[in-house]
Amino acid sequence: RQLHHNHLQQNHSQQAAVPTYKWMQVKRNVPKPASKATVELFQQHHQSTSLPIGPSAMAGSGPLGPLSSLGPVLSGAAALAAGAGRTNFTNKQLTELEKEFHFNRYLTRARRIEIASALQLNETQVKIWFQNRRMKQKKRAKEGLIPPESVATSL
Amino acid sequence: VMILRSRFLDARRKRRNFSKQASEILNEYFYSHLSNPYPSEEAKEELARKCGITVSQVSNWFGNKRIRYKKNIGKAQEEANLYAAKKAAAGASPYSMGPASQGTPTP
DNA sequence: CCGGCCGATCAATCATAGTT
DNA sequence: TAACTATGATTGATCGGCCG
Repeated sequence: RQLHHNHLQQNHSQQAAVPTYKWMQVKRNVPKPASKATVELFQQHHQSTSLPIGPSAMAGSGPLGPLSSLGPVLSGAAALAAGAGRTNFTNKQLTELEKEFHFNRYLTRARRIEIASALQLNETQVKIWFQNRRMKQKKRAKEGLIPPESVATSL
Repeated sequence: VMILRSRFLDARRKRRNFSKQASEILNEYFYSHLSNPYPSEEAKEELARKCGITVSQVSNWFGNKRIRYKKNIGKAQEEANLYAAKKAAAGASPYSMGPASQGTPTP
């Protein structure tokens, strides 16, 4: 990989009309489509069917509660390190993440670790998920006109 | 991952292609700024207004356009480029100017 | 100096609309 | 009507900048 700062700086193509600017050559690191075999193996190995994740312990009073399965802090990390480009989150994972997000839009380091372990994901993946989720909400708020995401939903 | 993905992960259903006119405006901007097809937030807002779509849609359009343009290079792109270039040159092109565009990357 | 967040973007993919 | 292609949207992850 290499650095890249866009703006005009093209190639020398005799073709009069298609210069090939820098932005056209930007390549990101998204190696493999993910080695599913590996992922699946990891998955089923620790697929503790029921996620013992309690929506955290209410506003940080009773920090960490149920979380049990703690070992694999890197099943996802392993997959990612192995060159897994885009991880395919399972609905279970998405559901739990969504649940947690509804609870807290931001994660504490501790909570992040809990979630990551419980869902067999990377701490980074969880972090990024929340980041993207926040951006998504913001975007929907701007357009869809559904800004605050009424937490209580007292309709 | 197989059959379970259409619960809340798909709001993209029922999309509508943009009007011919909107596509024309977007393409004109894109090709007249081929050196740097990254419209500013303000430009996106204006394009959105002219095209009758949202800013997000404008962003999506440029995102897709850039990626798909790269996926070819030397295909219909050349043709499309010429088409747009000629059109822009022909006149009535409010996007003739730009921050750092101009098809004259003189080194 | 380091890690998290933001804003924008990338890149792959999904699902549908439009063509053939 | 089926097969194929064009295209808008979604999303996990990256890039560069900013901040504590």
